[in-house]
Amino acid sequence: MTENLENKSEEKYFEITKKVRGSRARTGVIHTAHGDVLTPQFLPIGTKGTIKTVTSEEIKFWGATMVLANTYHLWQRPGDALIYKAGGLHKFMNWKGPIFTDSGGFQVFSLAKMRKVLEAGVLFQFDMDGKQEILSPEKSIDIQANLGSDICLILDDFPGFPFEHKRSKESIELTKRWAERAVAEHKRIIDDGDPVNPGQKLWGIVQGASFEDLRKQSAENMVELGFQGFAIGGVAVGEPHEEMMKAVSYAIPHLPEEAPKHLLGVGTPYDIVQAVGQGCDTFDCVIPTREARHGRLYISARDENGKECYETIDVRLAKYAEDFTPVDPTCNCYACVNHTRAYLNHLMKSGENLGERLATMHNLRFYLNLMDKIRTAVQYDYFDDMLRDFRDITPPKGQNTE
RNA sequence: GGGUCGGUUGUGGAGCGGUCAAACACUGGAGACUGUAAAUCUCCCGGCUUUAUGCCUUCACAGGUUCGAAUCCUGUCCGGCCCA
Repeated sequence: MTENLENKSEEKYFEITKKVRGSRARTGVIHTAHGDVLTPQFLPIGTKGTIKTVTSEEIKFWGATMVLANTYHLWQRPGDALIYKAGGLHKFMNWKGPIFTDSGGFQVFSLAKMRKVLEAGVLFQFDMDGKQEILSPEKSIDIQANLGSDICLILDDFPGFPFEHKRSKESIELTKRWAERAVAEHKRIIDDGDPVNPGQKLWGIVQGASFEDLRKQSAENMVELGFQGFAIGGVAVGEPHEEMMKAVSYAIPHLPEEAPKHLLGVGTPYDIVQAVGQGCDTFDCVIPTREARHGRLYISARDENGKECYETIDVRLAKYAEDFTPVDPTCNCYACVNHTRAYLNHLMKSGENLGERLATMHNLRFYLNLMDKIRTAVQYDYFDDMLRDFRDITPPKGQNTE
């Protein structure tokens, strides 16, 4: 590991390996202390230190290179001190590749009913025992340092949809003040502390909803603080696809081209391809894993012109009970190679865990395959076609796809 | 043969004189899900329709008592258990 770090000390943190003419899409490599990440890349979500239902070995085998874990949840249980004792999150969960940690900022949003945003940080009230705790920008960094992730995020604040300029402006200002504190704390730990992962990098987060002036201001705020990577947040909170793309397009031009950019919480396969076209490099989203557990599977498809697209099926539906074909005949995942839709339908209806496992492995395989296709398309100069044609062609509800 | 407890919507199982198409659970059907309070949540599940504070039909079957019965009484049929 040390050797690698020394060998790479000359390399840039992020290298762009190919750019698409006439678009911001590119391929690249992020060098982390736990290996390289080819971009564009999708990060499976392992909030509590596990990609639900599957093992680290399995997702590695299916092609994942970096996973996302969550500060808030691991702070609660089992506690960052325990994970520190275990030697860091990589060892604790036996994931040898890079780990990206969210700061807990999303919980500021999603747990709105049980928290209060203060200048000092976020006051959370836990329903378990009623105790209250403040997650401050510094505390979030401390926890992430104990986890030893390769990329950690500043604690941020953002409102939900519908977007309001006034509220969004307040959130980028608060996020900026929190960011300054986070940067100081991260520097203190890396310089003077005993971090689990000395190579950990702190990324900033751009907020500002879909307001052009706010995205620009927020991006500039973050750039001033000297981050090596940036996340775009505050999207995928219920807004239409177009609003999301506006938010992204307003932020990207004000961030350094040579910096890696992560789009937080996005998204559908369509969202991802479009966002790559806007210059986003990495993504994370619960869709493939959560929807798999709920029976929705992503499968490749062709549109009326034979262009590559995708659709979704809900294997729990009665119409799949006697469908003895693979989930996706073109997919090489374990589920598709070995099992049928009818079997998955049965497992799901029976509440058997294997159904969720097979579905999860399939959807992750679909997403990771998609990222591979995107990188290939960029490399071989046909990403424009993909950007134009790739979309969800799932038939309207109630119609039979057979 | 005697006694006893029961027979309610696919199943289990509430209700025990009116506010009952009938709780609740399961099963079944459909929908949702975007930095995971999510192996979760929502809706439908006797029939009909203009899907509704709507109409019809209903609580093993047949009678009866009551202004009014799934609820009380009598008989019949069918189950469980106990005694012969």
